[in-house]
Amino acid sequence: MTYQPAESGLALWRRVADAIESGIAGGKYQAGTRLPGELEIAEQFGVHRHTVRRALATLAERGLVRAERGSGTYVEAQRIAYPIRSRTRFSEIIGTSGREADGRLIDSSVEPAGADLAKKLGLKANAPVVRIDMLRQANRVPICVGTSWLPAERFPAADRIYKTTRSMTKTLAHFEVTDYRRAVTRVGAALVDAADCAALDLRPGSPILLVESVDHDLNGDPILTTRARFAAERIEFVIES
Amino acid sequence: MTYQPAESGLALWRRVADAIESGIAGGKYQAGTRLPGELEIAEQFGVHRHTVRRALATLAERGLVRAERGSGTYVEAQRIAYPIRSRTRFSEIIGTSGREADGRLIDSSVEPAGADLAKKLGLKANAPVVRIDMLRQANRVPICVGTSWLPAERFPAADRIYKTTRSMTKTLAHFEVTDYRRAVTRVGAALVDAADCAALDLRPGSPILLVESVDHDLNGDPILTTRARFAAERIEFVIES
DNA sequence: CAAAGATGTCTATGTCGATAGACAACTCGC
DNA sequence: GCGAGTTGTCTATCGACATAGACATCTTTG
Repeated sequence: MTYQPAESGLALWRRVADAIESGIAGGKYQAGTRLPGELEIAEQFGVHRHTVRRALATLAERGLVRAERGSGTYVEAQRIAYPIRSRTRFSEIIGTSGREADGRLIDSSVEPAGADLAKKLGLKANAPVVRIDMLRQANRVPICVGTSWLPAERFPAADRIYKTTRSMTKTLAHFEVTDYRRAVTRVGAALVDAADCAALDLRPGSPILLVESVDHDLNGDPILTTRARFAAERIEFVIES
Repeated sequence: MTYQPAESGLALWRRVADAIESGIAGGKYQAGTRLPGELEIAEQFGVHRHTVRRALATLAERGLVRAERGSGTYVEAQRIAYPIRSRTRFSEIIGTSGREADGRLIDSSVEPAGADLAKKLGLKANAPVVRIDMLRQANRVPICVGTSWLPAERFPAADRIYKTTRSMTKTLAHFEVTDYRRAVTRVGAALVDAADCAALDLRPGSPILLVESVDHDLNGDPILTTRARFAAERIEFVIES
C-alpha cells in the first residue's frame, strides 16, 4: 500500500495518534506505563514504522507521551475531574485539584437578548443582557473558552467587575448574590474550530466538550447562562446523582 | 497557496467540514436555514471553492445538510437530548423522543473483576462479574457501543437474559430488581477508534462522548457499571440539578 | 563487554490533496 | 424572459503523505 486516506480526510499518522490517545483516555494505556514498540504498533495498525513515529512525535510534543531513546515510549498524562452538580464553580473545582484557576476577559458588550436567550434567562424579548467572552485556565493551561450572558438590568457592568475579579462567583457577589445554583447543564461533543483552536492551544481536529448551562439564584430566578467549549483532552465531567 | 496541512494531519476540506459541523452543533447555523454560498465560505476560510465543495459533500452524505442546485445548501440535522439523572434508562429516553430503542448483544463472558471494577461494584478483588458488550440503536441508527459489568453471583447468566430482552432494565427486573438509580456518571470526549468507527457507522476522526457510570439498587448497593462510547453527532446529554 | 532491541535520521519513490481556471446547468427576482 | 447568483463537473499542476530500505545511536540484559 502507498497512500490510502480512505475518504476520511485524516492523515494516516493522525488516525494512529488518535487511536493511541483514545487508548490513553480509555484506560488501555495507563499513566507511567510503557507503550508497545514502534514496530509492534506499526504492525498492529498495518502501517509503516515512519507513520507511527510521526504519530508518537505529535503526542510527545503535546506532552501526552515521552520517548526514551533505546528504551521505549511512556505515557505521561491525566485528566482533571470536573464535577457537575448544583454547586458548580470553576475556580473552586480547579483550586480543589491543587491547581491555580484564572479567568481572562476576552471581550464583552451589552446586547438585546435573542428569543432563545430571553427564554433561558426569563426575560422579555430584546431585553438587554451583558455578554462576557472569557478564557479560563488552570495553572496557565487553557481549559475552556466560553460566553456568559447575564440580565443587564440586574447586573449592570458585570463585565467590568469580571475583568478585575477574574471570577464569576466574585462578580455575582458584587451584586449581593452570595450563592447560586446550577439548574441545567447540556453536554455535547464536537471538533474544535479554528478560533478555539488558537485560544485553547489545541490542534485542529481535537475533540471539545460543548457545555450549555443555566444558573439560578436561591429564589429560583435565572441569573446566568453560559455556552462554553472545554478541551476534552484536559477535562472529564463527573455527575453524581 | 498549494497544500498546507499545517502539522495537523487533517485535510483542509475536513477542517472546513468540521468547522461547519461545529457551527451547526453550536447553534450558529440553525436547522432549516441556508448556509452561506460556496464562494463565500471559501473566502471565509481562505480556501478554494473545490475544497469547500468537498467539505459540503461529506456533510450532505451524512445527512447533515442538503444542497439544492442553483439555490443553496440547507441545514437538516438535530441531536437527540439524552437526560442524565438518577433515573436514566436508554430505552425510556429513546422511546420518549418518539424513536424505537434497540439493544444488540455483541459479546459477553464471565470474568474475574480487576481492582478498579471490584471497587466500583463493591466486590472483593477477582470476584466474578458478567461482562456484556452491546450496541444500542434508535430507529436502527447506532447511538452507542459499550460494556456493562454486573456481579455474577447476584446476576448469574445476565448476558443470556439481555440477549433476549434487549434491555438492561428488563434484564434487572428478571432478578427482582424492579428499580435502580444512577449513582455517578463521568463524561469525557475523545476521537473514535477504528473498531467503534465501524460499529457506530462514523467517519474516522469523529468525536465521541465517553461515559462511565455506576448504578445502585434502592438499598444503595452497586449492581451495574458501564463504559460506553456515544456518537457525539447524534446525542447531547442534559443534566438537571 | 557483547548482543538484542529500542529510538533517531537519512534518501528515494508513487499517490493523493489542494489549487487554478473554465464552463454547464439550474433557481430566483426583476 | 433575462441576468445575477448558485451548485455541478471537467482538466491540469505542484507539494505533502505514506511507503521502502538502510544505518546510526542509545539502553537493557545477560
